[in-house]
Amino acid sequence: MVGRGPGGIALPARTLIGMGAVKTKRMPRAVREQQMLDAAVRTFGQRGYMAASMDEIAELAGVSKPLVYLYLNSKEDLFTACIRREAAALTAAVRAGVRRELPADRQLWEGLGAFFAHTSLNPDGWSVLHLQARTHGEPFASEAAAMRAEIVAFVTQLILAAAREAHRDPDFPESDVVGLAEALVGAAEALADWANATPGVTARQAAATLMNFAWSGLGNLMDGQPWTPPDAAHEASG
Amino acid sequence: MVGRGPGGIALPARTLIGMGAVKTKRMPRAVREQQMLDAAVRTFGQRGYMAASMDEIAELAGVSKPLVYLYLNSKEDLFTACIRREAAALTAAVRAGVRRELPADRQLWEGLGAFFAHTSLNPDGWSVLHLQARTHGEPFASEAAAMRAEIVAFVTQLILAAAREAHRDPDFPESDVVGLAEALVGAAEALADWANATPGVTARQAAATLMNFAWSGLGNLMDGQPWTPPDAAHEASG
Amino acid sequence: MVGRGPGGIALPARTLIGMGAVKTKRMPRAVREQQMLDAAVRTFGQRGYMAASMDEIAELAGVSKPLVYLYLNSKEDLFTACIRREAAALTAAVRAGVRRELPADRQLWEGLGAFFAHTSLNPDGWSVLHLQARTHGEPFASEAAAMRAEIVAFVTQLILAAAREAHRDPDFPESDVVGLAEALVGAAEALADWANATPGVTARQAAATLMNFAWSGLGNLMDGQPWTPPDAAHEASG
Amino acid sequence: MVGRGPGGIALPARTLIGMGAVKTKRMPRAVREQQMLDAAVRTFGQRGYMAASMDEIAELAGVSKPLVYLYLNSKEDLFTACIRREAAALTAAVRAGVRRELPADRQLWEGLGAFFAHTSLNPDGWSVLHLQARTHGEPFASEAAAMRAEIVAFVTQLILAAAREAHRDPDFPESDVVGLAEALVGAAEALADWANATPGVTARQAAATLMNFAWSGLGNLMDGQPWTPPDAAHEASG
DNA sequence: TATGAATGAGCATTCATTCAT
DNA sequence: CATGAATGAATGCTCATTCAT
Repeated sequence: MVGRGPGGIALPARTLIGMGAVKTKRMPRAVREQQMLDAAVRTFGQRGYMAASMDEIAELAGVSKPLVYLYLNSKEDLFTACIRREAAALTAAVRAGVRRELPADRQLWEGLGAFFAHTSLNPDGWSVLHLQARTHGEPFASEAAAMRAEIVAFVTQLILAAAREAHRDPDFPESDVVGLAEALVGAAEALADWANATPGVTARQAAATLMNFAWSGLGNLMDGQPWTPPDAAHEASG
Repeated sequence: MVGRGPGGIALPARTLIGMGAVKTKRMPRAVREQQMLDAAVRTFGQRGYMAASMDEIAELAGVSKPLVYLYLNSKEDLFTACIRREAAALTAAVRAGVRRELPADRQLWEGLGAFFAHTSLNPDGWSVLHLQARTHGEPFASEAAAMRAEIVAFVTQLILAAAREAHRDPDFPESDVVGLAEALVGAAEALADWANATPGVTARQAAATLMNFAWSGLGNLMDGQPWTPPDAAHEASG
Repeated sequence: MVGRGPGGIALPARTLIGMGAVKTKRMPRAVREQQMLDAAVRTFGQRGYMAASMDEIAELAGVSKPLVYLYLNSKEDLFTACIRREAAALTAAVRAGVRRELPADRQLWEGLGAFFAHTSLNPDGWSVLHLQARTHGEPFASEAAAMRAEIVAFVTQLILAAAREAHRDPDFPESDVVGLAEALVGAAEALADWANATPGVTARQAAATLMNFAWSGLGNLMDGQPWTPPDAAHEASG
Repeated sequence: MVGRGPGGIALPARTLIGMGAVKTKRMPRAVREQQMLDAAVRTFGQRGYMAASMDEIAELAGVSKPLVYLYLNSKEDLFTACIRREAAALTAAVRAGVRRELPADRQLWEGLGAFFAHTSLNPDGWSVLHLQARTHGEPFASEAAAMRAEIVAFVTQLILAAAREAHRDPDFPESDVVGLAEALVGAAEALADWANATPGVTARQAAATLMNFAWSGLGNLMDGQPWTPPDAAHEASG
């Protein structure tokens, strides 16, 4: 047992999903580095940090191992670089998906949509961030925790904004709001895994499910008052 | 970087938290096996599956390495046994904490309390189930997924029961209910990590936060209608 | 270029002088350790510390590489163990050759004889001590320096004893005596290399040459008053 | 453990004592070669032949690695060139310090002074000649041996000259004289290391110690008849 | 003349696993 | 029941050396 897909799909021992870079010689350093990071994210994401070998990463990147070391320094540094790149990509995707001038619930809806879309299109990157980085100790865990903290902070602000928009000061302390944000983010992470592993569940559906859950609460759902996603057609025109 | 605590805390290279078994000779097989599993859970939980060495596990268990192989067969089998034992312990703890005759929301409240209490008292087991098993591919991921599926199913039933109690058929399909349960379980997992990592947050507080989030929803919270945990005094007497 | 004999004799790339241990299975640890040290001294002595590979040492010792690591820990530790063993062997040989009840010059004569005999019979050990340990930095150099300091101290005492025996306090400070001892030891080291590299020069001749040089001085030699080695026949009877 | 000073002083991993060449473009080949040899001697002397990397040498020389290969061909050739240059420098320094018209003991005195002065001013070169070249096999050992043989031959001639000056044919064969010369040179080498490692011992003191040892012999020293260094003032004027 | 880009080959080290007793 | 002795197979990393420009 060694190889594994993002959600735990067993792989034939030495085959990674996705095609390797075509062997092209003499590229400028910056280009080669990106190729290496691509290969590394795919390998770390599918095999796991420890099971991934520098040999395999180099081969997938279409370069020799010494070049990987020359540019990325060590397995640890390479993994850290992967985490940072994927974290930046994910937060950028979420940020790009959110229009800050909208009401809080709409911002959350858009952010969730962008989040589920991104994780579904980048399963290896998501595995690196959500599974590998958290599982293999320092300094990786902190790196991933930093990104997560950023997202939690964003969600915390959103909740507070929603309270303001409802013309109420929430009568619970801000530290409780952080707990709510943690719960929301955790639910989103779980739904991302669920949506990716369940055929027929789209990013949009996952986002809707979570908005219902978070905004209305199960109790209200029971009372027949689900939260309603805004109409996409209106959105595009407005 | 190698050693790691549950949440990624770096450890001095060869020291595990918790004391090793006292070296006693000639124990019945069942006892020896439990000692080995204790040692293995601690080691896998703190160092990670791959970084844990059979040498260290054997030493911590106070037996020789061949004996570990004699009883548990291989590293893979040993890890699988750990996952199964910890999964059984966790579900048993939750089950034991829930009185099935209560209304659904009360059952959820009790189950969450038991869950947070158990994870907080068994950080290594929780690390094995929540981090290690999911990160290191098949057959481990399926093993952990099975336990999780059980919990999700339980929560799903709880949600449906709540609907029945409210004398309503929810007007959304059951597959959506699974999504809600996934979200709730994911939120619980995240809050378990958060509570364990945040001094001053108790299992009870985490459970209350999540009940508010899940039952009332953020929208209702904003409207000043938080879900209220039942009074513990009444509970004991009633 | 890689292989080399004690004094720099080129070797066919993968052949060490001396036969390898016959492959015998299941030896007690202490025995295997000595075999490993034998192999290591031969390999380090002939190829040099850095050019020696753990693979070659293991093969020459007739064991697998992991066993070498299990017993000796690392290349550095293995080399240190070699230095210590050879240093102990050399000083023991010199001590065993000296009768402390004799006059100082006789003690020096005997010590030199033992020294030259030992280095000539243990060229690899001598190479380890005199060349390899001094050339490859800390902590090896200190290890070899400690042994050398012991010998220098012994010679220093001999010189002071000679002065006392001549009923004179030397009119130069003790620090000067250390310089003389350093010079004498350096001369002995050079003569050991010279005798080993020059066919027809025996340990006894080397010792005689050095006694003449050290005890009479070139000036006296010019005046026809060499120091005379004691008659070996007398020595044995007396 | 990798970096090391001449006598085995450990160095912080990538810092060589002495400043690197300023990066200037388009130098004539001869100049560039000398810069490279300077860098190489420093690196080989401080890190050792094997631990020295061509990368570090090139960087210290302020040129690219291919240029080093273009000019010096290979690591082996580069090291050989270093040995030759340093050997030539050392013998030249000794020759320049000796006035051949003086009596033999005065020539020896002057030669030793020049030798100790040179080694003390060129610790890296001395390390290359005395430690590195002898320790790393052929063809380096022969290269260093050739220089040493030259010096031994010079000292041999000096001893024979002293005999002639004393109007005596020494009644021992010339091969014995070579042994005496070997001893003297070995003593000088040891004293060079000792003087460089011992604060407060000057080249002049080392030379005096060795002249006493060699010319008078310990026996005569005991009898209170040391060899006396000529008065420095006279020397300068005469 | 000079260099950025690239690699084949090797090395120290570790680990899961198995005999022989 | 229990273990001391032993290893095949990898893996991270480095280095001397060479193209292509």
